[in-house]
This record gives sequence, C-alpha cells and structure tokens, in this order.
Amino acid sequence: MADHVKTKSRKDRIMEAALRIFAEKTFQDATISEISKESGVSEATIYEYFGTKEDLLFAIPEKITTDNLKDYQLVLPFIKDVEGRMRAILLSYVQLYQSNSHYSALVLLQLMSNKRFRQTDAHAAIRLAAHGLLDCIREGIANGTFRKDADAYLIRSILMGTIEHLFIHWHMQGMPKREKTIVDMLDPFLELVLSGIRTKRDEQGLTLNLKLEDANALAQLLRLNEILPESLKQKVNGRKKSNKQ
Amino acid sequence: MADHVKTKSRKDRIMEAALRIFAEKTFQDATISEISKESGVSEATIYEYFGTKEDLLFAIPEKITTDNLKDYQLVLPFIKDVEGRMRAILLSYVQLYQSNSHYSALVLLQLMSNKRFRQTDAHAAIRLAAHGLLDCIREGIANGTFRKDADAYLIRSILMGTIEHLFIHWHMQGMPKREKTIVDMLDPFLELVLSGIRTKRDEQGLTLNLKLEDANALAQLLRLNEILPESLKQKVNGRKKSNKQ
DNA sequence: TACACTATCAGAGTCAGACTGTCAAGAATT
DNA sequence: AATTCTTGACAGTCTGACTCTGATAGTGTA
Repeated sequence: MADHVKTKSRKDRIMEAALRIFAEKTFQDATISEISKESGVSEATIYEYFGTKEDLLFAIPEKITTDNLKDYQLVLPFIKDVEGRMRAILLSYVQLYQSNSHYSALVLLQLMSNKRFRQTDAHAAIRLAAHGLLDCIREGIANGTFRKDADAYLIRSILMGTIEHLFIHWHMQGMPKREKTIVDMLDPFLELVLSGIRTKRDEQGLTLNLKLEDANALAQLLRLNEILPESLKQKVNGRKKSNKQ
Repeated sequence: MADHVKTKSRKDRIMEAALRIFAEKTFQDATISEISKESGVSEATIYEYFGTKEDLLFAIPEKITTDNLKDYQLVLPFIKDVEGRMRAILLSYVQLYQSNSHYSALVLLQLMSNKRFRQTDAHAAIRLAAHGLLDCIREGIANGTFRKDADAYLIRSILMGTIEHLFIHWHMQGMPKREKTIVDMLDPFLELVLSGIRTKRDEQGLTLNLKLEDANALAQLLRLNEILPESLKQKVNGRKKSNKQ
C-alpha cells in the first residue's frame, strides 16, 4: 500500500477545500460540486471518502486539531500546579483556533449548531478543554487553591465561552483590527478569572496566623506563594536579607 | 381590515411551530412541510408570509425578543451607575434566553452560524448587549471606575460569551440539572468579572507598598487585609497608630 | 340575492442539489 | 500480461424548497 501518501493528500485536498468553503458560506449553501471544483477531485470520489456532506463537515475538526494538542495531552499530567494545568489546556484550545483563525471559529459554530455534534461532543479539543478544566477547578476547590463556594461549571463556562466568543466575533464588525492576538490576551484573562476564585486573602490570613510564629517565616511563605505583586516581594526579600545580616 | 387578528394569529402559529421544530432539528433537517403540518397552515400560506425558509428562521428572534427588553432600553439611560447599567443589560440578555430556554439558545446558535446573521447582527437584544456593554466599560474606564488598562473588548467577550456558553450547553451532557437558574448566577458572575477590573485593588497595592516598613507590619497588614478598600485603610491607620504607641 | 374581493389551501409542477450506480480508463501489483 | 484498485465522467434517482393555478369559503357591498 504505497499509495497511502497519494490517498492522504487527496483526502486532505478535499478537506482543505471544504474547510474554506464551509467557512465562507453556510453549510447548506456550500455544495459538493463546488467543493469538487475547488479541490479538483470528482464528486464521486468525495463520496468515496466521506459518505455524506455532513460527514465531511464532521471530519474537519480532526483536521483542524493540530498535533500540538496531543503534545499538550501528554504533558498535562506532569503539571502539578492546578492553575498551570488550566493555563496549558486553555492555551492548547486557543492555539487550535488561532492556527486556522480564518476558518475554524466559523466552521466550529456550524458544527455546534448541529444536533449531532451537540450530542456527541465530538471534538477532541473541546472534550479536552471541557473535561480537563472541570477537573482542574474541582481539584483546586478540593485542595484549597480556590474558594469552596466557587461554581465549577460557571468558571468553566467563563473560560471556554470567552475564548469561543472572541474567536467567533474576531472578524466581525465592531471588533477592531488589533495588534494583540488572542494568545496574548490569555494570561490577563486567566488571571482576572482566577483572582476572583482564589481563596480570599483573609482566609489565607487565618492560616498564616495559625502556622506562623514570626515575620521571617511569613516573608518566606509569601515569596513562595507569590501572592503579592512583584514590587512588594522584592521589598520583603530585601528586608529579610538585611535582617539576617 | 378587521381580520388583522386572524392574520396575526396565523403568522404566530407558523412561527411557534417553526421555533419548536428548528430547535429539535437542524435548520436543514427541518422541512417546510413539517412546519406546515405542525402549525396546521398550508405550505403556500407559509410562503405567503415568509418568502423563504431562511426568512422564517430570521423572523424568530423578533418573536423571541420579549417586551421587557423594550422596558430595559427605556430604563437604561436613567441608571447613572455604570455597573448598574451593565447589570441591567446583562439581565435583559439573560432573560431573553431564559424566557424560552428550551428553544432560544439552540435556535440562536443556528442563527449565529448563518453568515447573513453574522453580517447584519440582526437581533435587537444582541445589538443592545454588544454596543451597550462596550459603552459602559469605556465610560467606566474614562471615569475611573475601571482600570485604565482594562481591555473593553475582552471584558465584553467575557460577559456575553459566558452567558451564551451557559445557555448553549445548559441542556447538554456533562451539565447537571441545577437548582440555580442562570439569572441566579448572574450577580456572582458579574461581581467576579468587575472585581477584576475595578481600580481599587491596584491602588491598594500601591498604598501598602508605600506604607510598609518591615516584615512585622506586613504580617499585620496581611491579617487585616480584607479585599474591601474602605475598611482596609481604616484598619491600617488604626494599626499604625497602635504601633507608634 | 348577486357580485367582488381577500385569505387560504390543495395539488401539480419546476428545479437545484445530495446521493447512487455503472462503466471505462488508468495506475499499481502480481 | 493479468488482475486488482483507484478515479472520474455521466446518467439517473429522490428529496425538499419554491412557484403557479385554480378552487373554496368568508366577508363586505350594491
């Protein structure tokens, strides 16, 4: 079977053409004959590879899903820090869209509006994000990183909904051309959300209160926890050193 | 023309049937003959009222839009407080979905995935939310309520994207049946987002930074540090005095 | 009552486009 | 060369959007 290469490239050509056409038209407005012309592959062959037009639409997410998603999945279990893991998941999710920013959001929207898609949750990247984030948030609540009263489902919806909304409306009217990419916005965004659900400072204050005997230990803990802004940490550091001297 | 009533009820019957069927199927899977049977109105008459099947789909948002949306629009200019105005906009947006929670999110998704809809931004409620929120955020930044470096577009995407995401996935697998409604979740959600962009926290950081002399004072401050700003300054002031004594 | 006018409908018909089946040509494999 | 697989051209089926026509029934008017 040495024609794997050829076969694959033909299938790829169909899907690339389909991706382009589905993005610029609606699902029902895009015709197979158009995709046939665009890809240079006959209609019959398209039906050879994809049983129905809908199957062709559903094959696209797997194509969009870049290899780095797999990398992320491999790396994920090794990130102990809950927030770090959430960041990695979101980053993989954003990069998935970003890598095909002209098409993916629009095509994904068509997929989402399809009942079959909604029922099966067929997209690996979406599954990863949806389940992975939920697990992280729950773990964070369990281990005290996040507040007990944080609503895991709400937080997940904030994280995923915002990313999706940004991409869907990225090229729309009322959205300016921006110098920033969505990847650039990820960290400020994540920080905004996480700062809203981290255990409150006064709760931390209580724990600190119980465990700490002197101000030195507090300073160390502070540095480790990185609760405070950079400027403050430096001040604590400097103070500690001068104390020991 | 005394048959306005009759005419209107017929049109309504068509749209109600269409709403139900578009929600349970895809746009392309829903057939006019089906809507004809469901509504008890002949196909020919459906085409009398709505030129095309797509027109019928696009007529639905106007039907979904509840009257209270108009009330909100009237009230809006009288709410001086920026955050209050944002809350009102979001509430009207949420209630739009909530009022037809079985259908509206799904149908709206189909609308959004339609190019025509994306280009025209045709839904009054979406227009209100999109433009209104942006104005509020900008005003908040201008008058010092929100931080100068807050990204208005990002904040708007957080607010609208989350609401949309919640409704779209409300009936999906992996989302539990919940006792809370989305309206109930609005205030905690909004508070989470707003607390991340209010000016107060930054200023806190700065004041703390300036006033600290040693690790001891830092520890005391931390214990006292509750996120609310007014109480903080008072307590810090008090503590400082007692130190000096 | 007769007449005109409108809303509605059934049914027949057009047409585009998804999908199938067939066969022939060519490429790869044996 | 023979065989098998892949591909494409083409013809054809079928479904569903949309149109047209003429009938019916209700309503208002002379």
